Amino acid sequence: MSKEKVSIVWFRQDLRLSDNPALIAALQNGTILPIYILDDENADEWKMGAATRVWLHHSLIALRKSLNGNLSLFHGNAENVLSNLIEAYDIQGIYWNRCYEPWRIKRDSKIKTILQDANITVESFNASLLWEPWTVKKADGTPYRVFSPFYYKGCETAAPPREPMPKPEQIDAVRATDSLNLNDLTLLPSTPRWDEGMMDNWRPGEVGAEECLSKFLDNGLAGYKNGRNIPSKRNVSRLSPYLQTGEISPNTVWYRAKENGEGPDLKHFCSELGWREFSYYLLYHFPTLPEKNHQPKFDNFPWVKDDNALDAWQRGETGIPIVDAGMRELWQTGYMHNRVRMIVASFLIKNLLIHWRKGAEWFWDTLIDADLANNSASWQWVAGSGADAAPYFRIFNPVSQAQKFDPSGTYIRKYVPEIRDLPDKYLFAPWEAPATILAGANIKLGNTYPKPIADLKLSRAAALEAFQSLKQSEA
DNA sequence: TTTTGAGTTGTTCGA
DNA sequence: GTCGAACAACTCAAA
Repeated sequence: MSKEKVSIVWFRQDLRLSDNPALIAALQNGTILPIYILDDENADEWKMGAATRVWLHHSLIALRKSLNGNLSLFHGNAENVLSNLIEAYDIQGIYWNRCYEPWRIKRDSKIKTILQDANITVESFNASLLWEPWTVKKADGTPYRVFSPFYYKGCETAAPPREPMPKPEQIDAVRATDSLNLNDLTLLPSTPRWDEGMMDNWRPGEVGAEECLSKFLDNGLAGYKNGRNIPSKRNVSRLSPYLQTGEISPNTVWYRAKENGEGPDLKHFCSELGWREFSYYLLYHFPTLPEKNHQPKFDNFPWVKDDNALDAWQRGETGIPIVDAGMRELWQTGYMHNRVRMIVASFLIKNLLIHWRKGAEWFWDTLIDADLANNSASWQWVAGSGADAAPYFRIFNPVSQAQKFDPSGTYIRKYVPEIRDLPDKYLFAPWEAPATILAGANIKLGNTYPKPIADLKLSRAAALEAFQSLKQSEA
């Protein structure tokens, strides 16, 4: 019996049928064998986090459904999985869209070489970036280190992004007989089932991504520039988990936004997509970004090791309401509003003086939109160790940030209900409230709600001093 | 070639 | 109460 002729479409971070160049290329050969491989063997220390796995579980259900059940699942070393499939089928070609994490680039390059040496057609495509990192360079040929020239000169004025491709009208697909069942991938937690309820406000998958985009274009984009800073408003797109899994392409988002928006709101939103590009660009050109300080002088920074403080930060028990609200939103929903991400990160790094990697690792495990490029670049940006980084003296005051961006306390009261009866005047800094006010709101500081674990004024001064020491150690 | 000015997201202090 | 200055050092590109 002759082997069945198929082309493999290897889905990775492109879990969609629309605007999928690898899928379209494979379909030109006829029948396809769509596969997903959970490859924890090649992944380095940044193997997929727990919350992202939950999202992926639901994404794979959606993708499988859109392929009429014809999605084959595997767990293990991708190299071995592919070589087994090559044994079992008459392979017309293997097609995938590129990934950019260092370990995936390394793995994919190796696999590509092996396949080509075996005379198997293998093609890769760009499906998750508006501009390929290696195409954007300064005049002298070296990579940009500052966002504005990167985006406005290197990207925006250089070449328009590829326009989205349509969803294929017909897909002739088969499923491998040795495919695992979804539950075999054990992407969901066992006990406790902390994922239950987490997905209530999300609909993973391509259809959910489209819904999310439409909702944003209809309700969020107008007023985005200012509204995006207010965590109780819904001006942010909330597309990050969909972009991370590739359930929607940045190209689709880019062009749909251009069709539906205008002025400063549109410009600002597109530049946020530009920041995502910049993160990937940095990770590509500086692959140690997740581990090492982009600016080596930070290697001498006097970080503090304080597991109790780190633990309080993770649990949302720091006694600083806006910080606790953000950390609890993260824990409960797997998501945190961008403005609040900056506030909690600044607090960890600049008030507690805890290494940015501790924060990056926690976000990696708990965010449903965990993305190595965005996570690494953004944490280093807040720390000041990154490219185009925040000036060292830009230390957020979590009280004034909350007053400015959550003025009515809606967000804080939602996630820190034990202090919700405090009047606005004291909501942002309960430790300053008179005893009678605290009693009236049924709060016992240090009991029903923690006393602040850091003195904001003193810790700010300590941080400035620590940064000062960098300058001296340099000399 | 050298100079110059600007650079995602801030805060504090003193006039 | 408002406002400007100060808080590094470095990157980038236009002048």
